[in-house]
Amino acid sequence: MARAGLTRDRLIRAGAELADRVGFDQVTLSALARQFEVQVASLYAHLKNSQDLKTGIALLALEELADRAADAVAGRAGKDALTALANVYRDYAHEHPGRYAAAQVRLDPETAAAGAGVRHARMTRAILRGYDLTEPDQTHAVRLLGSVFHGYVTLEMGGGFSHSAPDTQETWSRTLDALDALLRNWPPA
Amino acid sequence: MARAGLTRDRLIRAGAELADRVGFDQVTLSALARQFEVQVASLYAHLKNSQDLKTGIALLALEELADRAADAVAGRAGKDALTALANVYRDYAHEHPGRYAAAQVRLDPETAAAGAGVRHARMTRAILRGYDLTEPDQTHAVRLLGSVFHGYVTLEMGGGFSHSAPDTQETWSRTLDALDALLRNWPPA
DNA sequence: TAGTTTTCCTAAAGGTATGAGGCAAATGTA
DNA sequence: TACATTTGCCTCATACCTTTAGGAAAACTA
Repeated sequence: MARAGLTRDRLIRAGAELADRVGFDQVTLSALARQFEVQVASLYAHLKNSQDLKTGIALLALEELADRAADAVAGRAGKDALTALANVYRDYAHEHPGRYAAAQVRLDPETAAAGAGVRHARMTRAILRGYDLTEPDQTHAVRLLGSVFHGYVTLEMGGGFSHSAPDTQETWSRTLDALDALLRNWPPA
Repeated sequence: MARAGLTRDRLIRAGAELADRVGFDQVTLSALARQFEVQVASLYAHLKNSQDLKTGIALLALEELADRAADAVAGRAGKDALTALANVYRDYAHEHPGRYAAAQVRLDPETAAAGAGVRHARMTRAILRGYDLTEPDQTHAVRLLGSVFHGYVTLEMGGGFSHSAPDTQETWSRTLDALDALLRNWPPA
């Protein structure tokens, strides 16, 4: 019997594509096994279990996102950088909804620390260099930006804005204007 | 055989409590049947299927949340109202993590329209009466507020802010200060 | 009290996850 | 090239969750 050439890496990538195609919660070892024309139990040689696959996809997504983000903010500053970073998240979520959903799974602290999560925080902080914020306001602002990016994308994709008089693209750019204005005029404690 | 007194309503409430206790994704018909000491198949007399239970919990959560929100904003205006509404979401999510997770499930349009979703949008809009915004900026602002509330709560509960130098309570109140300032100084298009 | 409806049951089939143990293909060694 | 070892995938077995179909007993209704 010819070998399918399974690899942890190939499985996780295939899982990510599957997630984008059918939704992250539909990603199952069975579906993956079907795709490779292999018995489900065979996957256990490469993956600890179903959870392992899911965190693998999550870490992959975080990595890809961080790579894109690093590209986007390089050589930009101020509102330019803010917009670029924000668009990275939004575009990625639209292009890869399954991966984006995966990136939201709760990871245990060590896994999270080992992953690309810290890179994200660092890049958001880098953007704030173009604005005049000192600690602890900088941290507050990092968290606010993270909340807006994540919250907006989630609601937009979940259909929360669907009954849409002004289209969401318009709201998105006005939101970025607003955030820029806010960061330039951060209220004192 | 004594009857268990099953009801669609009781089942959904029990499901909501179960969700808060063990997590929304662990809510299963089997677990619910065990709790009522009843065969799983018996539940199908009251629930269409597993999905039906989940959307039921989601609608319940949206309803409860809207009730609390309505209470909170009544008789308040401006930043006072903004803070009260924001705290409703955050507190509810902390008190009822399973229900809050349920409230995020994607509902098909008719179900969503029949539910309390519209009340939420209306209340957010009501808050903006205390600020000087006209359409379409008002809609943009509604969406921004929704994004921040939802995004912040999700990230906070998901441990995204865990490595916490300034504690999250501090960030939360500074975030509300910032939003208030932003709404008072909304940048022109 | 007889009939109807409602509520719960048993039985059965199908999908997913996971573990134990086995054969065969690929790779290393003489 | 022959043999040994490792590794990749398989079969078998178990267990849980979901869903459908049909039956019996309780509760309501007339």
